[in-house]
Amino acid sequence: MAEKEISQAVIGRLPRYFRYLGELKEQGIERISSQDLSDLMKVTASQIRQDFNNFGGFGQQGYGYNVEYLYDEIGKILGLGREHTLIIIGAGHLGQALSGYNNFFNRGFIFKGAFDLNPELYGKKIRNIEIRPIEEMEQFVRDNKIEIAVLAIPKDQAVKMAERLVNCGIKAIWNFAHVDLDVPENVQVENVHLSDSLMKLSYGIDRYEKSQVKTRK
Amino acid sequence: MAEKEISQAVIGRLPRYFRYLGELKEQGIERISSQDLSDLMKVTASQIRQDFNNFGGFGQQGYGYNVEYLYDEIGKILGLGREHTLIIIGAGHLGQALSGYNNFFNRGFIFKGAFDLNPELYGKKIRNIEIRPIEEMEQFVRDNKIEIAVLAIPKDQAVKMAERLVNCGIKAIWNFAHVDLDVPENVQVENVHLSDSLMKLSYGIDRYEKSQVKTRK
DNA sequence: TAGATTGTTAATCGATTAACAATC
DNA sequence: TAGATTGTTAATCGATTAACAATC
Repeated sequence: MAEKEISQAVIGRLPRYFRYLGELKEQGIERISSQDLSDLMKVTASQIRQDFNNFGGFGQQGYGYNVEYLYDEIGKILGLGREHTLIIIGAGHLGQALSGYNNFFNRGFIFKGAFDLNPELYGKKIRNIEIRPIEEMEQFVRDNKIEIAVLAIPKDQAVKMAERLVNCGIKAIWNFAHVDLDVPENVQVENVHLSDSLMKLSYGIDRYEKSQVKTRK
Repeated sequence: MAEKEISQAVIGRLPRYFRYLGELKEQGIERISSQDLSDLMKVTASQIRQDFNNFGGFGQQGYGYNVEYLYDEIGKILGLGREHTLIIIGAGHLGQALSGYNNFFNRGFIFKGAFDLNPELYGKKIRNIEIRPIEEMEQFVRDNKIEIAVLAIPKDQAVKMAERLVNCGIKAIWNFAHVDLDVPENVQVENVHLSDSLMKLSYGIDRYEKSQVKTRK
């Protein structure tokens, strides 16, 4: 059975659908048509229907989509149907900020451990989890069947750390270091390159200003 | 003169080019061909040449591209040719983590002020900048000609805060709150929806596992 | 049943890749 | 000059949008 590969474009839109559906659900709205969702989200109704139909028919002709059902289904597609264990590597401000993101940890991402290279932090706690020396990381990952490592350390250490994580069997790395990690295909990586995003912002500022200058002429 | 609009796809790739060129420059490499850069970055040489040629001819036939020149030019395109003033709204861990990102502040993003809603934080300092009450924000933005606001507050306050920022003349919002902001087109917004990124990661884990189960049969 | 709205096929649009003439 | 490599045009591929038959 040739499993149709879902494009990155589609997958990238799923979390946003999920967010809007969650809000509709909270507002007690039971059903929604692709047209109404289109108005709300500012994407075409056609795209919405195409996207959902990658995963099977979630709607009903003449009725639309049941909000709660669709929400749950997209959640399952996104892997939110079960718990994921997680450790944080790097207990600085960023690591601490991430560990505190209730959004995540209400959604089945279970914060199990924190590691740092700085001995001064050992024994301190973030979110009631003790910060451990990085030397204990491998054993911890294996003992606790950790799936995800949040990599919140400087880039010069990140490549080596990613290698260690891969070697002890991590399944996924959420990478905040500003390097591209080279990992085998059985390990998932999501990069959050914050400075890339800031550069796009400054590009936007400049481009807008230039367009204004031109218009004023 | 019909200014050709550069596609988001191209702009999205510029920061990555910029990063690789910066590294090449640090290594003292003077020139590089699109083919060599292609091997390094795992994108096609054709795409590299097309991307650069959106902005004019940066290369030379038979020679390739001068690393330092190309680096500088892409930097200018990204708006890094001048300084950008910036304030942080929300002095929690995330705000503090961002304020400490040397990467940014070496690149012309000048951290001018920090604001919070929690009175307990007033007067405390992050990165040698005093945390101020949010009521002073509008005046501060005007007085200091602030361009960018980093929005690191919970989503239920973010929409209202974005409105206030727009009203006092901010040029850009770097949004870490988990909502889509609706702002006029003269204000730039870059969203960093961290949980979207985490969901894509869990999607990847699940999809990989399912593919393995199938293969094993 | 009639109206609404999906699921899906076909048409369009845009982005990526390939090819090669221009030129350093 | 010959070789290398860009800049750019043309071909291909994939993603988005439009249209409409199926069906609730």
